[in-house]
Amino acid sequence: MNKIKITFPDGNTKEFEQGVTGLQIAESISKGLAKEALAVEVNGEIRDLSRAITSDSSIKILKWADDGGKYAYWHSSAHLMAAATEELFPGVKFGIGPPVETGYYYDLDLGEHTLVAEDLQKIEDRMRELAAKDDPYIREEKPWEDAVAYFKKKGDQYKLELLEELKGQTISFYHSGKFTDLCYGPHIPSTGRIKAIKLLSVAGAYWRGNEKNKMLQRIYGATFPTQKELDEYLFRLEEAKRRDHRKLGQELELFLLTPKVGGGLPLWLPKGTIVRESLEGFLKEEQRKRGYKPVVTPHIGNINLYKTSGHYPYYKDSQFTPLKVENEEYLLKPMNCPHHFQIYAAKPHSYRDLPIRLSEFGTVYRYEQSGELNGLIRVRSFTVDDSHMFVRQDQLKGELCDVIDLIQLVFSTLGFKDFKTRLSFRDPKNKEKYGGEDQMWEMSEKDIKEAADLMKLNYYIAIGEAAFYGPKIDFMVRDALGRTWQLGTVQVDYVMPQRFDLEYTGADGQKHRPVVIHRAPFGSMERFMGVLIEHFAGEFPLWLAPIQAVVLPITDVHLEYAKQVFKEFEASGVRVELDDRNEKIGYKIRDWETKKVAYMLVVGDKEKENGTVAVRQHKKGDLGQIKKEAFLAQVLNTIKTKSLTL
RNA sequence: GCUGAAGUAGCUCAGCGGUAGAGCAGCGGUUUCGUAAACCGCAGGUCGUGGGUUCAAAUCCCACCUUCAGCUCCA
Repeated sequence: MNKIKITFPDGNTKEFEQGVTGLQIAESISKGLAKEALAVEVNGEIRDLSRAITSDSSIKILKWADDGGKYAYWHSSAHLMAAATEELFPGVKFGIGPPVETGYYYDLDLGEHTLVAEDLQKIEDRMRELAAKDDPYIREEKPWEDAVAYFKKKGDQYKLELLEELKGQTISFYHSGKFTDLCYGPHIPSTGRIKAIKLLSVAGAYWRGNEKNKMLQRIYGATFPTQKELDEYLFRLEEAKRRDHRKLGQELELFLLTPKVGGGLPLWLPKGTIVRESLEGFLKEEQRKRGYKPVVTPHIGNINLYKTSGHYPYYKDSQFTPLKVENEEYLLKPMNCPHHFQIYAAKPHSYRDLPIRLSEFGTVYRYEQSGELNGLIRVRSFTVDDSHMFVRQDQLKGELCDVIDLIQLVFSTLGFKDFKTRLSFRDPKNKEKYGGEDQMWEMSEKDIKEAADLMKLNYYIAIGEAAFYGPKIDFMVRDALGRTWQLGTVQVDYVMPQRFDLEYTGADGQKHRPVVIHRAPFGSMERFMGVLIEHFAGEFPLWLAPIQAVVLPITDVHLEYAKQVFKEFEASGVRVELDDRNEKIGYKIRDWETKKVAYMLVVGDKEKENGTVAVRQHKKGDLGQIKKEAFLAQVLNTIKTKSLTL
């Protein structure tokens, strides 16, 4: 028997018989490891522990703690769920059933039957029974024709459709108990590893993600090796709901969404407006320092603007119906750029004037499908912290870097660390979706990539995510429920300057075309606020907090001193309130604590006598007496420095 | 837009064929109090909208609207 060399993650190597399995290797290391092992990574590919390794390889035994281990675990869980479903609903047809970030799903065609909560419970119970049997997951390879014959007999058109794309290849199947599925794998050793099971939800999902196809029923599930981990996961889900910006927005009176105004048309309440305007003020000041020129433009514009820009033909479906006025048609503006281009085009420009950076918090209107609306995160009316920068080709990269720097400043000021940077390029296979010449695209994608490298962005490239007029750098963040959203964006545009015939006169006396950078650090004030509320769980840093401090007199006797403290803070620009209600101090504290107010200044006899305030900090409690002037100075400093901590 | 679930007082929710309920919030009074809920009282609802079944509908049926989850879409 030949020997092969196995290299472990720590660099150590060891010889094994050719055909050794991952499980045997794990067993040779320790019993504990073999018991915990779920799959094995062989030269970067995740495989079943039971598959033979036939040549020299680098391997890593995957446990629950490894992403690859979870992947296999949830993949196998999807099979377990399918197995349980097939026993309860004979004749069910299966779409796809992959693992996802936390858990797995399977798409099912149950014919006329619609799954209800009781069905999920039954499936879940059956999954537990099947898991208890501890059936091994067994891989089997078949010729393509045999695979087709199998599913023809079973009458599963979905699997047959999938097989069409694998024509001529050897097809792998996995068996567990009585259940058999077409599957690449890999899988964990046996169903018994799946200990804690919870089916979360059922929802519709189009077959192959195409809305023209039949809608299947998708069951989402979670499984874990221990009940404790499942409980923790479910607890985290509940916690996330507490952070939900829609809930906090209502509780903290930040904004209002009412069908009386319309879906996706948020109303900003006084407290929410303070937060929003604080963000705007911050960015306006940074932009002023960087040579941006503020402009203001109307909310509608002649439709010809958008025909020129190309928005109208490309995005007709996501715009509100045009308004007819005196034989002209107007559009609620879906973007600010055409307006800004008119400002640029209104007078001739010299190469010396460039770059010109026009900026506006411009509100735009987009028709989003009703099912897409989501709190502040997906709306029909939103304000873009927009800027259009008209630059010479030789200035482009430098400007891109400056913009990235500004976005990084915005994100770091707010403590956003968990974001991803995406370079959104066009899909060369789908050119009709985009405007402009190939050469422009190649140039701008190169510029974007070089700027991203220069600024040391940790990015990934997404093909097909570009705007129709150019590639983008998008800054992606997650909401409380783990969904990813695009916030800030930087876009390079060679297309629209051409469409609008924008020019400047160069040093050579000739006309030249500027390049436009579209950029928005927040992206949309609405979406950003939504994410921000969840990011801080409603506990804003002091500079953003709608109420920064509240003065709480113990009794009426202390009201006069309380007023004095209140007025001193107010005069210094602190957003302070005075709670002169006839209530016990405990009641007031509870009340303001639930409103997540940072500082409560309790004043009674002692404070009045000493010229102090008894500071109570949100979630932390009594900090004791502090001289009122000293505390005011501290508060002002915390605000001024935009500190993330109190 | 599609599939499913849900809409009862400002908020959280109970009631699920027999004249609309609670707690909190609000208002009036009593209480003047030291770090997360004092006490008494008052007021508040075309039970999402419209239609139907029934002697009788918040409750059963149908349609629509809105919200939520997922899908699709997202300049």
